[in-house]
Amino acid sequence: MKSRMTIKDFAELLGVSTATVSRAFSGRGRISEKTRQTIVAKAEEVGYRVNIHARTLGAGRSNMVALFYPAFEGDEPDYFIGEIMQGVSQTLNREGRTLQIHPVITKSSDIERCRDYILGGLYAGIIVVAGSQESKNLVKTAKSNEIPYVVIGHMSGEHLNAVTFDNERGAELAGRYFKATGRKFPAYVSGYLDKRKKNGFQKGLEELSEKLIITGSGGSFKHGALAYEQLKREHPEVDCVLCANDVLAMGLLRAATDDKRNIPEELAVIGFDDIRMASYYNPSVSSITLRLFQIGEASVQLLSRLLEGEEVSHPEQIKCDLILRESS
Amino acid sequence: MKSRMTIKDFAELLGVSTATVSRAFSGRGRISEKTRQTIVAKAEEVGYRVNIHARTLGAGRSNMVALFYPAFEGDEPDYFIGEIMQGVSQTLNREGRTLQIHPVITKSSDIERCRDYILGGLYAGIIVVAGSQESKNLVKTAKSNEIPYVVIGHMSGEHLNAVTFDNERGAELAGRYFKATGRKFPAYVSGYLDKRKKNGFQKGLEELSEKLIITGSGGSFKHGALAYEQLKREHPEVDCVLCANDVLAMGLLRAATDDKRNIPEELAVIGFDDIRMASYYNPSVSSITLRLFQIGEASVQLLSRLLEGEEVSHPEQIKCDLILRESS
DNA sequence: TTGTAGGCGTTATCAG
DNA sequence: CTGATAACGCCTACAA
Repeated sequence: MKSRMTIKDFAELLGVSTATVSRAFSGRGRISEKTRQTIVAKAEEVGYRVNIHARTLGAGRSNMVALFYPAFEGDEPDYFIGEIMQGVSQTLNREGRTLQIHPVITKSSDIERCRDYILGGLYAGIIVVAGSQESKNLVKTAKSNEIPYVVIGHMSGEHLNAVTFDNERGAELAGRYFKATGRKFPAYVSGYLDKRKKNGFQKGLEELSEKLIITGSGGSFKHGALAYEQLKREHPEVDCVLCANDVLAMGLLRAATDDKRNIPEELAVIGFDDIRMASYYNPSVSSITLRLFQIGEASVQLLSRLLEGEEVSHPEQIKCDLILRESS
Repeated sequence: MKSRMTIKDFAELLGVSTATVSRAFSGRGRISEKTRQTIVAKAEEVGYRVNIHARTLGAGRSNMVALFYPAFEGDEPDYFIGEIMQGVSQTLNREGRTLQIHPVITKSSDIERCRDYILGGLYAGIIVVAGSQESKNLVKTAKSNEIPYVVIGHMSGEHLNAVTFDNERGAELAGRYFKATGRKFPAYVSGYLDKRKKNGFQKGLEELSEKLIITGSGGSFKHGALAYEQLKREHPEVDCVLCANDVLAMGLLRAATDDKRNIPEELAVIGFDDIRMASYYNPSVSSITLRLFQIGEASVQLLSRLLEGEEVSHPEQIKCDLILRESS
């Protein structure tokens, strides 16, 4: 990188002090509108820019925010995170802050690096998506060092500064719907561990839950197709399925339609998360909407309040709803 | 944030100089393995971490990398970028380099801030996805300030440090395939402006291109469905379609299957990009694969070479291929 | 191998 | 409203 002009050079060039230049850009301290404009204009002309690292060091505060999320193995794109990220990113931009995304792979080397950054003062605050031991550790790190943080999802002990969604109730809606529409033999295809969904589903199914079949061993499209094959083989009577996520539901639907099953007459399927693709799929996938974009948005807003020193007394609950489409 | 221990406090605590502590963490300068281990262990114990901003300022070099990409209006998730980002992210992690992803939306309102960051010395280097005037401006900024950069895609004047894919040839493959399989009435559904695809398609179609219908006004699922309706109304003879991206193809396919059209007998459809969902869709979508993940990977590797001062003499070309699936 | 001390580019305090 | 100047926390010649 070409060595750039510093505040000192620039101030000399203008014949003012560095303090004045600083005021012109920081928006802090008193400065006459006229000199400010002169300075800004001249900066534009000669190409002076404030050095971010020096500014952060001098001011003692950063304006970057990081998003940490658990990444699973495999090359399947993470649609869930992708849509949350969109909400986070757009909201942050609106607020004039800068986002850094950190997928936290489940390797200890990665998490140490994340810690280095968090504790190294890189961020004003962090947003952590719950779901792994690593997420939990990151939050613990933030908390014990009094770094503002927001949790997305459920994490034990994090009841306040969190953006949550009621998975359990969402799944319950699915159960109730299956029961109300006269289904008799329900199944649940789990993704990665999440007891809440299963519990809610059982609650909604009421007495039907006695016959609930539980299967599943992963969260991908392929796992969905496998689940269909297994159900067909071992429990052909199953007539309705709740899947732990939408991609899983698509995989299952795909296998079922290939098998000439009538959807939803013979088999009703509901997914989870309501990613955008759920509405595009063929058949379109009924789903429990988590309003992922809104979750991202809310987490940034919550963090902003924290950053401004506000006390937050209760979590932000995003409402779950059952969106009915062709698959059920 | 709790005010944290500085190198000075920590050095005093250990009874060594700050220089020694610095050496223990930076990996630069000579230091006995024994004292290094002692220092690292003690740091772990008392919770000392290097301040990132101070380090960067002192060392005069950053180790962050930013990924800039053009964002279009609307809340449609960007699958194209999402998959590239995955490649970028995983490669950065794998390299064990302390690099970070920094997705920034490049709308003109945001572009000044991007500039502030780039010129503010925040990054060691940047990766810019081509596709908008803003991307071009960002690259110009980087270039004129000698900041290492890599371009993903085609950008006029950027022939060297770029990771490119041959859109034109990819589209040509689609054209050739349609011709070879006896199609007679081709159509092209464009997304956002990209002449290269259309040109390649025409080349592959040979004499069929005289009858080529061109339509399209956007890149979303909805636009794909609209395109189908329009084609049906105005050019019912069309029997094969190339879409500028996969989501567009899905929208078109969805409208066509709802309309009881036999796919691919009556209408063959090929998409572009080969996002993961293309293989999941029903029917699965034939597509020109750009190997998005690999593009992300390659861009990081190229940037790494640049950062190490290596001269790069030619762009990294990622091969396009036609992946045949059910839709054609 | 380790210590000393000046410098990195801003911000913020305190006078003027 | 503006100017001097001491932090900010770390890196790195240069010395020892």
